[in-house]
Amino acid sequence: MSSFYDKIYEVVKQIPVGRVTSYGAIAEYLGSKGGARMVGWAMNSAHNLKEHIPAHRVVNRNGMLSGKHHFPGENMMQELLESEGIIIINDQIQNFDDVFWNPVTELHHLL
DNA sequence: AGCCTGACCTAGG
DNA sequence: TCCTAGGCCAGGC
Repeated sequence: MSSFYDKIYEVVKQIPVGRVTSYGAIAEYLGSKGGARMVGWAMNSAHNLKEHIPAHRVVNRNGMLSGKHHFPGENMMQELLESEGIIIINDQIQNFDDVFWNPVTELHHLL
């Protein structure tokens, strides 16, 4: 019920298909640079919601699928991303710079 | 109320 | 370049 989480979900839902962003970028956009860990925590609670949150489009700053282990199955997160055209090798997004979506520059006038 | 933890990030050695 | 430590904030026990 915390507005912080709601904002996180709002941002995550804005991520276009085939694009990804990072925990830190979302936290920075929300004004809590050190709150990157909270973004991951929010994702942990996200599956509890009825609403579909594309948590698979959120990775760490290095473009690595650090949260894949929290998805059902082995490569669920990777398969979801690959189905959107993202290239992943060894849990690492290859064209990360191309698909990276920065909420700070894309949503600067929203929320 | 206090302590531990976590899907992170940055800085210093 | 790899490894360690600290900060950050909310939730669970």
